[in-house]
Amino acid sequence: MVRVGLTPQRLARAGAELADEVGFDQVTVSALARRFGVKVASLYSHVRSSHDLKTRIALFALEELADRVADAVAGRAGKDALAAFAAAYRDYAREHPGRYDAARFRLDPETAAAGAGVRHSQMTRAILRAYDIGEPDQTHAVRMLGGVFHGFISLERAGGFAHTPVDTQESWAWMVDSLDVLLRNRTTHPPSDEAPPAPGRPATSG
Amino acid sequence: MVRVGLTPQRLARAGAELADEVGFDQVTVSALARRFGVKVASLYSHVRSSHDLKTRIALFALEELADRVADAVAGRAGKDALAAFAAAYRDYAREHPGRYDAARFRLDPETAAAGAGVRHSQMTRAILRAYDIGEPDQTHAVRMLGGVFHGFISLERAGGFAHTPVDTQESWAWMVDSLDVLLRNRTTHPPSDEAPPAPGRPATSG
DNA sequence: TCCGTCTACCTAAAAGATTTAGGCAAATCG
DNA sequence: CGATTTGCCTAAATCTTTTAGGTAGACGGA
Repeated sequence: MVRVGLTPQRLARAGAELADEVGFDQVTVSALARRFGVKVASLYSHVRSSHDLKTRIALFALEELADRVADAVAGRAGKDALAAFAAAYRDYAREHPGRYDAARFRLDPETAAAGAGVRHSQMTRAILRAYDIGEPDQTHAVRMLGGVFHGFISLERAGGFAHTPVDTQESWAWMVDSLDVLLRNRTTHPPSDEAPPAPGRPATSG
Repeated sequence: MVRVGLTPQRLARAGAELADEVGFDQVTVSALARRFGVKVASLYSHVRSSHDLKTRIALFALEELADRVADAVAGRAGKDALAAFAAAYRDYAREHPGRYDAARFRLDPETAAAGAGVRHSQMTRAILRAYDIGEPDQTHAVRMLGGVFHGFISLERAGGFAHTPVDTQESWAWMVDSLDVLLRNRTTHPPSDEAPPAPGRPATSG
């Protein structure tokens, strides 16, 4: 009876690796026990349930992703930061598809609030600092950026773009460009020498 | 032995209702059999597997959603159509959360291609017609719109916006406004009397 | 109306996942 | 070195998935 040294943290990390290999929805307590060479019941000393295990994997992935994004945007600002921010998300999804799915696991609100979700929105706000967007527009922009990157990646991975010959990377770059322009046009105090608001800017917000 | 009259179609529809009630990931062949008052094995005469059942529910939801969107945008153009298009997606997700999740079920490429996914991208292209955007920008825009609406809805439902007091509906309206401006600035042949391209438009695409 | 065929639903059963209860041995700490 | 804690165990109940094969009701043809 050799002790393997299971902990909730190790289970979450191993679960993340398993998710990358076989898909997040194929991650089960049984499969994880097999991977550690222990009996299924042993894992229930460390996680409360299958749902608890998935939650831990999700939190692990969110944390890891936040670290990556933080690294990517460090020392950058403006469009440069926006592009690095976007690339960090997309690269993570490509390198770790299972973990990315895990990061999208539906968490109950208080669990989500306690996790790295807050870091993600703070980093998004940091990106927006260069664009000088006041509230409540800043919050709107945070939500849009979160949505647009996640949504694009999600649809891309679901094969939703496969039927058209246009390169996905080009679409991504086009989108980042467009968002940069959009955000510059939402600036609360536009600089006089560059990027004044577009004439078409609606008057509904701000 | 009363015959209930099971068909793959009825199972898909009932599965969709079940998904709305208990969540798409709680939809199982067993649960659906209970709902019909028949034995589990009976359902396997109509669907090949649990995965097959979920695929059918997904296709059903995609079709229904496409119908709704088509209805919503009929007779509209420009920003009016864009807003109606966006609202149709969001309303569907609010009214039928389980079906909306089903519509995001990962389908293998050929199944997706045979389903209503094509209608969705065609309708998106129809929205863009008013903005007069040429290829490949049109494809980029289709992908961005698909991504942004899906992503926003997905994050909203995951509770990702709950920690900020700003009204989600306002953010949604702000986003639709912004996208309208963005698309007008991407016009290939700008009209002379309104909405010229923003000065900040990058030269990378087109 | 009776018969043959089809098929919708059945019973039975195997295999795997989830979860709980209780036990033994290894690690740890005085 | 002994007591306690803890990590992994066996055992067992419940549930889901899936297959194999059976029965009875529906339906068309004579």
